Amino acid sequence: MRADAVRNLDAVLRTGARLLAEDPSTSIAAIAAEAGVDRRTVYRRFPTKEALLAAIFQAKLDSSERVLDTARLVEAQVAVALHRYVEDIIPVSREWPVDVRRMMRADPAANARREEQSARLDRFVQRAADEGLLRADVPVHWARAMLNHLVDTAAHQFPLLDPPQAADLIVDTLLNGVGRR
Amino acid sequence: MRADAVRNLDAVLRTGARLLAEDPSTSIAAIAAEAGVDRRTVYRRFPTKEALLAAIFQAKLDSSERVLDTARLVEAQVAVALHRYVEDIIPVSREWPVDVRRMMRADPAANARREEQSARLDRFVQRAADEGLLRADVPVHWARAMLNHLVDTAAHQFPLLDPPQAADLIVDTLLNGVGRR
DNA sequence: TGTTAGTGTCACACTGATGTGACAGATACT
DNA sequence: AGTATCTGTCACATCAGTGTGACACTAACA
Repeated sequence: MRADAVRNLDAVLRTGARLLAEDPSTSIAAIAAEAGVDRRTVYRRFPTKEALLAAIFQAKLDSSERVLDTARLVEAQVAVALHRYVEDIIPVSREWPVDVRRMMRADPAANARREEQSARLDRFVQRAADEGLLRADVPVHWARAMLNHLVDTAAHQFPLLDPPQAADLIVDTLLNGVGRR
Repeated sequence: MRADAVRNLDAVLRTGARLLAEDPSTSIAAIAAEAGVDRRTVYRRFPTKEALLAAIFQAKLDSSERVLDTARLVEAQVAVALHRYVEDIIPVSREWPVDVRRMMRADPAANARREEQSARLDRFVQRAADEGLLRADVPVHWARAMLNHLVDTAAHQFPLLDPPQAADLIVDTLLNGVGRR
């Protein structure tokens, strides 16, 4: 593949992720225009809109899978893995702001992959509970959901927070809350 | 207005909120069909799709405004007001699952109203911080975002949790986190 | 029971988005 | 510089959703 083609492809995917996150009904024409590319160029690479969406989802899934691997959720010490995961997943969430739950209906194949990644995190949080990092009187799924949302919040509502700061804040408030003790 | 008309109108608004929450690009025809009503009936009540969306947003805003009033965020004791607000806002979030941020682009008027309600909560959380309920080393906006997301999580990802239970869990984990101390 | 308000349905015009064909022109790589 | 690759553009067919008109029909309310 030629170098400019790679550039364009990349621009289309990222621009698509951004615009579709703002408005899921964004047209291909709008994405192409924003990416500085003709509409026809997008259609050459992706036969249908579904295919474009699928490619965007795959790109996000590729990034987050790398993060899950690097964090060593199974082998590493729980606190360390947690901090590392959070710190690394924030840039991914920022680069690919597209809503993951949306792919559920749009692309069953990608959704299966997403669920598998989600299950890895489930197991990690379960392990954190087993090893006594988490309170026993709170559902594990609740802690899991909280982790997800704290990451999303830091990534998108606090764009000025750099990943290490964000990770500190997230882990701290996840474990200790925001109340004065 | 005739009684059956009221029923139909109500069904359209609720069905619309539900379907649009799942898929923001749901057509009027789909909403009408799901509500057991002809497409033409919807158009008689709402001249345009925008108008239907606006009505749905207004319905949600009406409900949540009542909750904000009842919670007495300014006068009541902070802990009491917090618990009451959370307990009452959960059913509202469940009945009107439509995404509030989406109305930002769709309906500027409704958005202004939403921001005003949001500001009331901002002030309440600020007051909670001032009165020492919240840690001083965490941004107030962070606590605010956390509150929002915990409510959403309890409302939609834990549909079996009844409002009082949910309120206990939310307030507890908001203030104390999910970590063993 | 009669009147009125409200609904369902066939039909139609219009708009915007999707997807395709063909071809000339530009750009990257050797 | 030459070649294969990639892109922009005019044009077109298609489809789904929006919004409207007219008319017969049904259900609520007095």
